[in-house]
Amino acid sequence: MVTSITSDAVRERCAHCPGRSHSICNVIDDDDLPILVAESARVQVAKGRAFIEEGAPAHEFYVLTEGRVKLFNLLPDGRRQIAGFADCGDFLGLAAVDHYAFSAEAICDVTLCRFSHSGIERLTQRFPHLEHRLRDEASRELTIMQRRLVLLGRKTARERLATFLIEQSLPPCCTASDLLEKEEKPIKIKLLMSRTDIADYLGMTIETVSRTLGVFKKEKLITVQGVTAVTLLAPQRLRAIAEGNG
Amino acid sequence: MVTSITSDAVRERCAHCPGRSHSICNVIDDDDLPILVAESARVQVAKGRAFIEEGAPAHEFYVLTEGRVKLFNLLPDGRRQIAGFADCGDFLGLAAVDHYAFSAEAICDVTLCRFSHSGIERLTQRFPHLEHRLRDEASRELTIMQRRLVLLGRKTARERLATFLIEQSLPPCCTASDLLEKEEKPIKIKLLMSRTDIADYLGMTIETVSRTLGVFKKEKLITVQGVTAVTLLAPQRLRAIAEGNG
DNA sequence: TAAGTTCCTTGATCTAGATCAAAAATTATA
DNA sequence: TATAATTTTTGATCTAGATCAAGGAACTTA
Repeated sequence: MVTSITSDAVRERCAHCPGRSHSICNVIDDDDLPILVAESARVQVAKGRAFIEEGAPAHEFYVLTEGRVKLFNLLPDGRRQIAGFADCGDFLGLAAVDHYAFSAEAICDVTLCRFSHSGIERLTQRFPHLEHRLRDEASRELTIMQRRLVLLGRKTARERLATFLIEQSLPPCCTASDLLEKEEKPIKIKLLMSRTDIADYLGMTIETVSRTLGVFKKEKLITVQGVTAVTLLAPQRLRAIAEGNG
Repeated sequence: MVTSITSDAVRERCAHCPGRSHSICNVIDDDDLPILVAESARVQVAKGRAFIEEGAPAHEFYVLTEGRVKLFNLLPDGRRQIAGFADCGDFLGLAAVDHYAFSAEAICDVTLCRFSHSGIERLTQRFPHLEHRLRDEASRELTIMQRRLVLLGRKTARERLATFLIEQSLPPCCTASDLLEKEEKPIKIKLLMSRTDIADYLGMTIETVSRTLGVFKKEKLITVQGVTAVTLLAPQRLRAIAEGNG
């Protein structure tokens, strides 16, 4: 019985999907999930593998359901700019007209739901508010981009790294300084990417990243355990630096 | 007779609108324009006036119908990053979640069509493909943003300015290197913004902009008549520099 | 557990582009 | 048309961050 197979797929695919709640799928009722699943394919990508290639014809969208991905652009001589890191639930592929404007590579083993453009077309026909949700997603991304331009165009290394640390300390979806706590209680974060990735994200070199972290340590703004574990000792102070009041 | 008043408004507002053909309005049939007009208000903004304020609650969208606008962000100490220059037909306001992520200021006297979010809501309800058109607009903007990140994060002053000149030499809508002509015939362009604006757009200082133009002159890559008129003597060569093959 | 990789940090030096300063060109005003 | 204000160019100097070059840590793999 086809229906039961489909709902099995849904149970498997969506029921425990950690992205479900804040991905675009959150505008689809549970009852309608089979329709969504029918238009999507689960894809696994191994750590280090690219699955979107800048300049390639854009025929697909992706919802990241497990793992982490970096989005980037390359110059012919290898200079790299990382546009962002995608987390669980993030939607990939909007930055494309006919061709992808970026490449995407798995930072760790990754699971995705792949939707063809035509599939999404059918879905938006059926669920008009999905189209609105996609626009919303794009607006959210544009907002983030806007802040990144300021960071790359006008901020100092110190300000960039402070921005990055604060950004990493915020819960995934709340991109802005929504939850601005006044108190200076330490925040523990885990840096889930290499120094090279951080440097390419912030438009600087690994040496400057390392040195600036060193400065923050000396100023008792942070503490570093090993390489990836960082404790923000004075988040408000860091936030001030990030905004340019250093 | 109400209908006739409305169609008068349309005749006046849309019939000769230079933005009509490539703005979002191009998905609305001429016959339906009165509905569009009913949801919009014509706004005039004087040169130098800001009409969108970063951080202000976002309740409106704008279609630029006449003139030129700069979109920017400020840091508290006055450092400025210009995200882009909007031309006739451009749609403004997508980079906002609840609050605008940018400020917008008229470079010259400007005319806009203002739509409230709720008005657009009603229009997308009535014309579902308008919603798709808005997403498309957002995708286009995201594509541009992606390239800007590379420029600001990884390109040299020389590369930035070459990119800018090439960009300015392309017709308004064709953002990419769509029309890549192989021949090296000179292209005349007019820079419609001040050196300060160019600098803030490219993430550099006016002095570096000026000096780099000087270098290009010496290298016979360009010729400058007065301050605003520039002739690209070797567009292909400039394009190569822009891409990082300088 | 050791040896090889790879990644990160730290130090020394260099340089692209910023800053500071002033002259030249352009635009505005009277 | 002269003069003042503004904008742009050019020059001299400085510096934030890049580059070059070793050491150390931290993972791999055998």
